[in-house]
Amino acid sequence: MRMSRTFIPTLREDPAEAELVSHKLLLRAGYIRKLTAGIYIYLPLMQRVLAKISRIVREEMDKAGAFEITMPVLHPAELWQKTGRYNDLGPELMRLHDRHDRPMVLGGTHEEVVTELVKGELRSYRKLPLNLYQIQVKFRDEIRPRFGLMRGREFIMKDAYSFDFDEAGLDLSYQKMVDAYQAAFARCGLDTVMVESDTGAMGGKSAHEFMVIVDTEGGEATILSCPDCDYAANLERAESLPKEQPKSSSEAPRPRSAVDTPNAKTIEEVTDFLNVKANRLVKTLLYRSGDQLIAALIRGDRQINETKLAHAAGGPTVEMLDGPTVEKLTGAPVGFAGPVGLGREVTVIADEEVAVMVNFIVGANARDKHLVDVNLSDFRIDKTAVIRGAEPAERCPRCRKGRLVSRRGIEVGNTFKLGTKYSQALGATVTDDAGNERPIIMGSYGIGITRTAQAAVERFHDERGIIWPGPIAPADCHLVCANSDDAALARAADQVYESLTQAGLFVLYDDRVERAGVKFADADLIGIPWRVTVGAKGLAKGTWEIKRRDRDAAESAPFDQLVDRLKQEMWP
RNA sequence: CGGGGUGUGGCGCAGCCUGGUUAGCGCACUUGGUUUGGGACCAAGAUGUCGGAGGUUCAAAUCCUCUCACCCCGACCA
Repeated sequence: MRMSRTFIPTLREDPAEAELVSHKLLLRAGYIRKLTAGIYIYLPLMQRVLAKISRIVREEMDKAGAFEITMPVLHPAELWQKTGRYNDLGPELMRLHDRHDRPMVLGGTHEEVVTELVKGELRSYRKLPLNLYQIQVKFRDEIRPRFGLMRGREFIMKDAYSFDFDEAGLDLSYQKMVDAYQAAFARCGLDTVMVESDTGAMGGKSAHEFMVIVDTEGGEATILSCPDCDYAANLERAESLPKEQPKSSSEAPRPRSAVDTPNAKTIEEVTDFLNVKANRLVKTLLYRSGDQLIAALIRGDRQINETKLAHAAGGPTVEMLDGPTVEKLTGAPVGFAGPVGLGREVTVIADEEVAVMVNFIVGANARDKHLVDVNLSDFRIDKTAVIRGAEPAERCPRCRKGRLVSRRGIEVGNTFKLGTKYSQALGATVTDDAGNERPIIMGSYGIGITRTAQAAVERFHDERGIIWPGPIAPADCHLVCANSDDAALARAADQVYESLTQAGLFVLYDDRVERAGVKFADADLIGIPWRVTVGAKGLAKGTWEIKRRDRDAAESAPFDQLVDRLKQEMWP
């Protein structure tokens, strides 16, 4: 690939539109260009990176016994109406109409289509298990696209769907995908952490995410993991053992009384005013889940986890009530809500920590008043659950020893045990050995191909540019002719290009008439793991220079040994 | 959708507050020359519906109204 001929528009300055390092670098190094918000063109270098990632993923999927197909991007809306997701997903699902005014959608994922396909063709349990996958463009009309390929509206994803007869089969299929994922990411040169995650809008009962750990702004999600065992979960899902039990649990209950707390609305204001610690308070947070009203009780020093609360409430999501609604419900401005005296129309869900507290402080449901020495007998709790968020340094819920540590990561893959949500809705059943119709048990498994590429850049770069892991780099070697205006040197470089190519390397050859400094700067920016420099001094001495992108030192190799040396370094 | 911000040559920006007649700078680009291992130098040159529409005014990149696009924060999410 001669740089003088191909299309690698590098930029000297950071584009104004980019915030993240990886986004800036992909633009600056000439990998991508934006067409419109959240939609990108992949330029020749990017195309090669994506092809390499896709190839690795494809090989691992094939090895795991999955079969590649290609499904349409445009789907009839009817299919999505049947599973209920046409309504559940909201405007993120891109809706449009064809010329006959028939409602259509752009596929953001393909559970509906693949289930519809299998429904017509799989009649017997004998045909199971089956796993079908594709590498395809997906479209999600994100509320707010950002970070380049990280949260684009159009992106490339590998999505696989497993079909099993029973739970045991699903477990097996799931494990195969997990193994394939770990192999695929490892082959891409990326360390990933597999974390437990929430199933969200996908439905289903169990899910994991594969995260690339980064220490930059690009870490979109926080994960908590245990250094002593293999427990890891994203923040939404993570659980923990509490750091300490509230001391109040050993006290004798006292009768409650009201105190004035003028303008003390926040936990901090109340603790300052009453001169107590936050863990003696109980926060009352008011939510709505569907048409159900919820009061969530949580210790003052804790954070609520809305995902857990939603699970406890039995709804898909919860939404905090706005100020006026809170006022109507409690008779007091926001900041003075409490559980005592709340009506039956409100479901009271208490965190398990609250359920052991004694003589605590709550809002009085009256302006500028709190109640002290409140006890569980003073009000009604409809349900007790873990609804607080786990925090770093708390103990691991699995091994009960390790202290959880917090890290940030980029999600590059996910796996869901879907169960029968889609097969039931679409009537995808097989006949069992007794002749009964049973819904197929499904799993779904995604890898963001474009996102993986950007995650690699976010993970591997320095101040000069990208440092690709070898297996997904757009080329094996970057050949720089230090002075392409020098005919003798240019001829020598052409020969090196020939012999490297002959040896089976894919070479990006900088044969442009540019100054050496420009070429080196572009080489660092583009980030190919190996650089070979053909220069005048070397020509005189009979050596060419070899340099790794991730190291400062360069070394020289005699002409006739160059190819072997490189091959040996690259594939030892 | 709420809050904030930006649209001026391919890219990055200044000019706008305080309207004024040829709209400027750096980079990139073209031509010629010198230079040639870490983003060269000299000379000459090309490139603008100042996001769009309407309005105010003798006069609008600049003021007003509407509109579109993009970016950042939030809700959402792979």
